Amino acid sequence: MKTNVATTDTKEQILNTAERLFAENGFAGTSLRGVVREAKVNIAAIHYHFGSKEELFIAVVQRVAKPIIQYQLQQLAEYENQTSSPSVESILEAFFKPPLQIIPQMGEQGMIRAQFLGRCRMEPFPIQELARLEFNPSYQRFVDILQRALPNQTRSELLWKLDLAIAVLIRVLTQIGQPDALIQENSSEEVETAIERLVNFVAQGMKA
Amino acid sequence: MKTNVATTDTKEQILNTAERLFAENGFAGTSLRGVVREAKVNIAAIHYHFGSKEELFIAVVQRVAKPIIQYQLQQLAEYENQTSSPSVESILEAFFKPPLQIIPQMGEQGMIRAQFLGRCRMEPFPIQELARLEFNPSYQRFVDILQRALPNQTRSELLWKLDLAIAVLIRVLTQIGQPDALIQENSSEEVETAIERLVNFVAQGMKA
DNA sequence: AAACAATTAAAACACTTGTTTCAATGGAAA
DNA sequence: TTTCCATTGAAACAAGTGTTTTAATTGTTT
Repeated sequence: MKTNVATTDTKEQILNTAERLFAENGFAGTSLRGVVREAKVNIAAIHYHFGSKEELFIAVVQRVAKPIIQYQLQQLAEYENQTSSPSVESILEAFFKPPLQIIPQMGEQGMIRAQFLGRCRMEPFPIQELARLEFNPSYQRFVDILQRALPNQTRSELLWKLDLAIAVLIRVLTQIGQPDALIQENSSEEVETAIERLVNFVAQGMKA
Repeated sequence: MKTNVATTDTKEQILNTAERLFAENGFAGTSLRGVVREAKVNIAAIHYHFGSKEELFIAVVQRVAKPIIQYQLQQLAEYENQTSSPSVESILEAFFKPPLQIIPQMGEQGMIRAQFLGRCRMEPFPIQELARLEFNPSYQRFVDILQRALPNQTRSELLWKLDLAIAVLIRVLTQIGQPDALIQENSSEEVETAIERLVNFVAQGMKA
């Protein structure tokens, strides 16, 4: 067997470039030849390592989702051990923190990841569904916790409210750096204050 | 000159089909050959009447935006004549009503229009920019009115808050009919109550 | 009826798309 | 050193892309 140094190099080059181009141009607007050109790999490498364009997209989604969901579930685990229900604000903070804090931690690549996260939700079917499946388990857990914090609201009420909360989060992510955006600069400090403002903005409507 | 009955027939057939396919598959995911196939017109008709794929998209955007903006500005005109500033709730209602009320008024085509409105905002650059330019004038006016209603908030604060309010509106539009969505059925009654809930949800965060 | 101009139809153009094929390459195992 | 196999490179495939061209068609006007 060949040493897999080159292998992971090629795979990661493809994943990095694909994440960026998918983020910028969407699934349909991204061509595999564009990916291999900028990743400096052969076109056959994509099908060898991933199988197809769609499977490449799934691989990118999974790589992006993994650390976020892991972080989210870890936050939740702390709450679920407590007998008293946490506040709506702290639940939302646990939900927003992971995707937002990852951005400044990744430096330059962070902006691309933020764009990609937003792009996932905006893809036409059936592409969008691939991402939804990945994030759904974590999503369901948060609905349950919210139900405990807001027992006088119906579940369907909570469902569309959390869905709108995610829409807000996604918008904040995709607008990073744009003029008049909530997050102007990709720094830890600004993201911290943004989380605070975001939680405050959404929590009001959540409780109403 | 040929009688323009057939002409407007062809143009409208193209616009209707393009609106639907753009809504379903996005700009990059929609092919002109798919449009002419379903519209039952010749491929040359698109370039004859519109010039290019991008100009066809712009034509659809303008047709969609026109009645919404007209309705929005009409709502605003009533407020601007008053000396006292209207409440945040009524401003948001004036903003949300036009795009939402159009949906049930259009019947079956309404769902498609809702999808298209959302798709516009989600398109990769530079396509998304074409839609933004169309809606921007109305948007600016609403920021001004909001500034009068909330004088103790900075303008940049209002800018990202209204931007997030639009993100919420867009999500509601694209989710119509989906399970757990705010609007389940495309009826005037349900849209009315949805507007109420939506205004309530956003107004809280807006004032906070 | 003839000339005109707007519209449509069919074909071609040049290029890109995702995918497959198959031979060349090069490090690991025998 | 030779065998082996994962990986890569280059080429080809069949289908689809937006756009242009040219001729036919159509109703209106002279």
